[in-house]
Amino acid sequence: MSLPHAILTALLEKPSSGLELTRRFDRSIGYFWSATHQQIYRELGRLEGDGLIRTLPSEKPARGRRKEYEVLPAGREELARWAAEPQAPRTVRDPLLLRLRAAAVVGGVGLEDELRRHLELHRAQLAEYDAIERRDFPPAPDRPREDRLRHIVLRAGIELETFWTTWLTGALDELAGAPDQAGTAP
Amino acid sequence: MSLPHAILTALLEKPSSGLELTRRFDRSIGYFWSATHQQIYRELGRLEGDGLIRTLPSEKPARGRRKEYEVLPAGREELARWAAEPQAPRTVRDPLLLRLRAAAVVGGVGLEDELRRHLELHRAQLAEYDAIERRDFPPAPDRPREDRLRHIVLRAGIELETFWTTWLTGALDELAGAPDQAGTAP
DNA sequence: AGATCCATGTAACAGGTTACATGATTTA
DNA sequence: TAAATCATGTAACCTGTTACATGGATCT
Repeated sequence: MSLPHAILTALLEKPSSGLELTRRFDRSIGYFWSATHQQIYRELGRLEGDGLIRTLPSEKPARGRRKEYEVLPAGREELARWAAEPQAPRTVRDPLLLRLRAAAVVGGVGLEDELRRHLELHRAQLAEYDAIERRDFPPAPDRPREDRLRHIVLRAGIELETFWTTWLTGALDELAGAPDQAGTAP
Repeated sequence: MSLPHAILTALLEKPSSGLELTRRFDRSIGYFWSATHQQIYRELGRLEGDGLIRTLPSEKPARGRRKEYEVLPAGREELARWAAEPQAPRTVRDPLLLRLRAAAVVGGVGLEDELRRHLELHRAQLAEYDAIERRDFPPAPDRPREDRLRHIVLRAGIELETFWTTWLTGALDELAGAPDQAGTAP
């Protein structure tokens, strides 16, 4: 149950229309919680129905007409409640790891190419995060707590991408010495 | 679409009943692809219907009776096809990161305790992985490719848990110098 | 008037979660 | 024989994905 809270966070940072939210979920927020416009519109409807957000009264609402939302006090309270609530860490569920394990059983042809492709993608993402860090968080003493929190989240992204690049590099090295023999399993 | 392939991999490693699979999804395979018994039984039914697996002919199948499954040639082919197929890297979707970002907006009370709790959980998981590595992959030259692949997957688990522990430690350090001021945002 | 965006939706489906139901086997 | 445990399932619901539909504004 995180999408509604992701939307509340985004709307508190800045009141927005559905399409603007969708764009923001392709960038900053989307770096750790992605969502499509269909999900977002569905959830905006629910949040409004639950009295956690409302549309800014501007023009008459109609199908093709822009609607801007803002968070109501009840929405802010719900977000604070959720953020403080104890939750279990997310269990890992990664198809790439599963595919490596499958390759150990059925023999992986073309697997190394796929690992190289992922390595390039993760390198590119890491470069993007590094640029954001240089731009938004230059070295400075005594930052306000909000900025520290945002920086900590960005650091998670940077360190995660660093993990992937070093791990993939190591995996390719390790496999370089072992020729593929497809279908050796019983 | 990974659960069926996780099950095919597990069944190729060792033919099993639904409950045995469930137990294995709480350990080894579950470390990177978790699933409940309800999901597993539903998927076993589909895989059998699609002719990718079959029940070992032993006793008459009935409601409370154990059924053991094995993979058919078509299932092995499907798994090999899927494992070789190019796929996009999994996008990050982590509630903890979202909660930190929310805390930057609504002020996080009790957040540090939650970070400490997660740190302990990740430390414990890391210790477990380290023990498995010592037991199953002691230093040795020239391992077969299958073993290398399995070791690479375990390394991913180890390095991921290492990332979480170092990142959480750093986050707690960083926050130690910034007192909480709930509700400072507009 | 038609093409092209901008913007908000609908519908159908697949996958994951939670709660509950039921039969078979072992053990106190 | 009752309880506990092993084992397989059903049902309802929620989230996420994919494909498609529709209205409004702008530009040529």
